[in-house]
Amino acid sequence: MPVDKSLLTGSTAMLILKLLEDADMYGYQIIEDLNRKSKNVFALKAGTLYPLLHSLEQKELVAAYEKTAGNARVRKYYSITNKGRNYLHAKKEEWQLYTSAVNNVLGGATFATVR
Amino acid sequence: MPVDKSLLTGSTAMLILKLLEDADMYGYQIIEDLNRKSKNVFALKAGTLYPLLHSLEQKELVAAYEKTAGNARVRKYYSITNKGRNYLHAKKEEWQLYTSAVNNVLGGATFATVR
DNA sequence: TTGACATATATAGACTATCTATATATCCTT
DNA sequence: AAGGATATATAGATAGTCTATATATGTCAA
Repeated sequence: MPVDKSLLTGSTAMLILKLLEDADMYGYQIIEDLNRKSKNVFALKAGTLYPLLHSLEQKELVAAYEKTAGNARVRKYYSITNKGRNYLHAKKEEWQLYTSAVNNVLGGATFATVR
Repeated sequence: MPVDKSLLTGSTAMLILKLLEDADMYGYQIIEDLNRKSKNVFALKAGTLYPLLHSLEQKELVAAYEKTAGNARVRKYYSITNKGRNYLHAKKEEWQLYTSAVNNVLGGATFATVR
């Protein structure tokens, strides 16, 4: 079965959900954390993240709430929902399927085929 | 350094160039070979491939020639250029960088950071 | 206290890769 | 003769990300 076509370009949502699986986070924090953890391989832009968070919220994969920490300004925190967890696990499987297929082609080896 | 943003969605060109690195092929053959080698993980569509081959040709990453094999109809074969080989090798490095970064986030581990 | 910069969220418009749909033509098999 | 696989091609739609811009707050140094 072919993977979702949007996987290639759609891995950003998966990464965000993964971060939220470990802890609730606000937008700006996600950008920094992702940049840091990937040594800037992911240079996620604010203009990419915020609309994406909104769409994840609409799909009920995440839920938002506002919170003020200490004397800082109000931040919008996101938490992953059960629906989001299920989605994340499905996407992780797709990701593994996809990357192993790519590596297979790149490595020059072919899958063992049953005739 | 961030990888080319189009990597996520742009791995198709890399896969095609990899196939052409091993042997000259014509379009339809590429579709079948890619489907077969990936067990249909890549369900590359004709409407995706042909425009892509044209753009690769324009960028001089591949070169095209016509050939008739046996009593078959004329087919348009593509061969990789030196420029294409260089591009392929660069893309493979980006691919490895990108996937290891994704796996790192998914695995929950962080990169060792030097301060 | 003023200015500069980092923090924090948001939207509009553009770009690009892929998809679907459609078109055309040839070859092979029944 | 007809149908299906082979083979190439283009137009239009969709979707994810980017750039650019906007706004506002907190912090720090001059």
